Amino acid sequence: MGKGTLTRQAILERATGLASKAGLEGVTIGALAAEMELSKSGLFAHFHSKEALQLQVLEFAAAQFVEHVIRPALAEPRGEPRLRALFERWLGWSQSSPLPGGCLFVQASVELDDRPGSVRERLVGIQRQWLGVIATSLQKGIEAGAFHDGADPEQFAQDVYGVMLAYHHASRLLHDPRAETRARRAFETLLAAARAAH
Amino acid sequence: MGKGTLTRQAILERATGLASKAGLEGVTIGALAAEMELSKSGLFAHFHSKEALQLQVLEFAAAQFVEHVIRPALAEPRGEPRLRALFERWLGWSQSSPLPGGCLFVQASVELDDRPGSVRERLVGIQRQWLGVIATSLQKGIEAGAFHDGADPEQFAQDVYGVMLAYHHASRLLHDPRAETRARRAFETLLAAARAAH
DNA sequence: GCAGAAAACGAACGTTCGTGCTATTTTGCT
DNA sequence: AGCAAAATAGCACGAACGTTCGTTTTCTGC
Repeated sequence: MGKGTLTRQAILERATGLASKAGLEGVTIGALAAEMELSKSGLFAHFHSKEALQLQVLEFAAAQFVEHVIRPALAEPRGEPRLRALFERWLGWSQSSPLPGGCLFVQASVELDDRPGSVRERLVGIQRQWLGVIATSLQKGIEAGAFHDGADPEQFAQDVYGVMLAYHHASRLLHDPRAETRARRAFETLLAAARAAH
Repeated sequence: MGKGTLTRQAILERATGLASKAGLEGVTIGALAAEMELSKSGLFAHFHSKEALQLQVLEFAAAQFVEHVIRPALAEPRGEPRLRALFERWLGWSQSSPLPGGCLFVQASVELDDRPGSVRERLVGIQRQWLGVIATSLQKGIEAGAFHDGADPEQFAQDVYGVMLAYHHASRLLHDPRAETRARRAFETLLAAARAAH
């Protein structure tokens, strides 16, 4: 790996943290260059536009998410263990130190929800994939007999996302110390509702 | 009402819509002035800083929310009718035409969750109040015997907020046409879980 | 309808934004 | 060690940002 690729990777890592606090638009070339102790133009040369930088930040974060949340959780056995692993790792992700401002995707989702363009489109793709992973995980559990037939995977996915977003809101904005406990309880209730009668 | 107060009110109305799309930081003096067909300085004179403008936008939106969501819902009888009214009007609020970018408070919550200052503090107050209204409404329902004793008002409030946020995400970002139906179903499930065994 | 007050304007300020250039330095290879 | 290529720096640009100022227009009360 050449030096160029190396610096670019380091920039993206820093940019991801910055974006979690200030949003993708808040990842300003000047601020990022100052943090990296690089000149504005030197940093800018790595990407060729701000839009490209934003796209790469999104790509970087998505790869991290797959690495730290999805992949290890998919190693768990189907049914409740896998769903619990997804949820727990998701919680951990949004609290992880490289994301001082909370989950980058939450920030980006609100920021881009009515700002058309390639960045928004990529984010939509990522989010759809993630919701798909949740829904599929439930579906596989249904097929394995762990959850009852009436359980609706897409409803479940949206519901779990809601639990996460409410946690994010109560925790990051309101600083409510009970937010995490409530999030876990809400998730357990969702699981229980899907559980097959034995 | 003097002319000054009148224009300021008109500005705040427009600013609220703008903020729902671009966030409170995105309510730029220049853009707002252009929309109002006013000079930058003429508009600026009404408020004396951008921070004051943001605070007044928040105040204006909160008053609207009380007027269109909370007050009419509290006129409904305690128990399920009141909670349903709160939820339905909340849904309507985030789709209402003066908020082309969705719920202003959702946007502001994510934007300000790690930006200290008076604007953030005011938002926290507003959000706590709103969660309090939801929790209290369930509590009154418990006391009236409509919900069972084990129901946790604060858990319920966070859960309902989650339903709303997930709806916002699925609807505004993903343009999922089933988002609203799922939100209603999720809310009904929450209600059912709290309902007293007859 | 006139005087005084209130409201709106136009121009300018210092910064910061993203983005081009053209040097200069640093790297990697032979 | 030397040389081409890659990486970084320096500087400038036009635009937009919030804010200030002095002037001009528009209201309002007598």
